[in-house]
Amino acid sequence: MRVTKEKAAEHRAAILEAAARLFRQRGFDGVGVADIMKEAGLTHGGFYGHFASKDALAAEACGAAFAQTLRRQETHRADGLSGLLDRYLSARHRDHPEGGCPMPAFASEIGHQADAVQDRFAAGVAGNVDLVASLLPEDAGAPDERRRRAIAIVAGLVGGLALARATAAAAPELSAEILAAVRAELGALAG
Amino acid sequence: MRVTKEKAAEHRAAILEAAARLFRQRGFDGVGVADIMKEAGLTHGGFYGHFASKDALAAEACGAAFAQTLRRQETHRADGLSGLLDRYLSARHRDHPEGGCPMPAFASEIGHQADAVQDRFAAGVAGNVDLVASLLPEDAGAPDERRRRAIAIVAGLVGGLALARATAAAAPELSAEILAAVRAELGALAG
DNA sequence: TGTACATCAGTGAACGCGCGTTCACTGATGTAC
DNA sequence: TGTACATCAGTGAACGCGCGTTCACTGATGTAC
Repeated sequence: MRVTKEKAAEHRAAILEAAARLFRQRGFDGVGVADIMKEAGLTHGGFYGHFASKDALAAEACGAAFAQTLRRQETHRADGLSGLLDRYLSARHRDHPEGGCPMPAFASEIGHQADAVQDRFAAGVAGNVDLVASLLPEDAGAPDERRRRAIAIVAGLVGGLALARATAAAAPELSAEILAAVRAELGALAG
Repeated sequence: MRVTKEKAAEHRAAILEAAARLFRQRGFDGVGVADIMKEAGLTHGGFYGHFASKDALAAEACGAAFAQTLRRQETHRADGLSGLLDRYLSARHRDHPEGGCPMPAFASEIGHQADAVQDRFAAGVAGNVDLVASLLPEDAGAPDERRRRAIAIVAGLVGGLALARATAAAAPELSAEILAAVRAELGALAG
C-alpha cells in the first residue's frame, strides 16, 4: 500500500534512526535488516526502496550517529571540557551505547566494514578531535601542541569507555575504576 | 584416521593459535570455524573433538592472545615503559592486529560475546594494567596514584591504536597523526 | 472539481548462501592377551 | 614380542537456521483529463 511522500520520508528517517541506535548497541554484524525495519515499524521487504544495501545504510547510520552526538554536545558547550569528560566517562554513557559516542561503539569493527562506513567514521573522528581542541583552554600552548593534546584526550576517552564497557559485566569494580581513573588523569591533561 | 595423542595435542594448539590470530585480524564474527580449521591444516568436522563450541574456542583464544602478548612483553622489559609506548603505537602494530594486543582488536566486540569470553578479556585488561603500573618510575607517587596513571595510559594506548586502525584506510595522515600524538602525550604522562 | 488510471511505498513469501553443528564412516593407534 | 581387536581423531556430507536480497502483488497516492 502506497503512502504519502511525507510518510515515506518519515519512514526513511525512522529506519536511519533505528539503525544508528541498534548498530551502536549490538554492532553492525549483530543486527539484521529485519531487526532494523521491525524497530522502525515496517516490514523487511520495503528496506531496499530506501537504501541500496545494508552497507549503504551502515555508512549513513554511522554518519547520523556522529551528527547526533555532536549536535547534543553543542547544547552542553557551556559545561566546557570538564563537563564533557564527566558526561563521556559516566556510568550512564557506559551503559547506554545506543545513544552514545560512535567511536568506542564501533572502533574495533570499523576495519571490517565497507569503505563508505570507514569514510564516515574517519570524518567523525576528525570532527571530534576538532571539538575537543576547541574546548581546550586558550593558554594551552601552540596550535600543534593543542591539537596533539586534543587527540590524546580523545584517545583516552575512547579507550577508557571501550574498556569500561568491555569489563562491565565480568569485572564491574574494574570497570568503575577505569572510568574514574581516566576521568582524573584526563582532567589533569586538559589543564 | 586416528592420529597419535601428541599429534592431536599439536592439532589443538594449532587450532587455538590460528583462532587467536584470525579473531584479532577479522573479529569474532568475521571468522568461521571452517576458516580456523583450514588455517590449522584440518577439516571443519574435527573441530568439536577439540572444543565444545565456537564460543568456547573464542574464550580460550582470547586468553591465549593475552598470554602471547604478555609473554612477548617480558622479553622487552629492559626497554621500559618508553619502549612499550613506541612498540605499541607503531605503524607495525597498527598494521598487524593478528599478532598484537587483543584490547584494541576486541574492545568494541567483547560486549556482544559469550560470558566466558568477557571473563578472559577482563582478566587480560587487569593483567595489562598491572604490567604498566610495574613499569612506572619508582617516584611516581602513592600506589593508588600509580594505578590511576597506569589505567589512563592503558586507555590511551587502546584508544589510540583502535582509532589509528579505524582511520588507517580512509584517512592515513590522521591515523599517523594519532599514533604520534598519543605517543608524545602519554610519554609525558608516563614521566 | 471530479473521475480514471498510472505510479509506487510497503507487504510477505521466497531464494541462495554461509554459518555452527551433527553424524556415519574411515583407518591408524593403542591395548589386551 | 606378536597378534587381534577396540578405540577414537579426523573426514566430508548433511542439517537447520538466519541472513541479505529479490520479487510478485496490493492498494493508496498522485496525476492527467
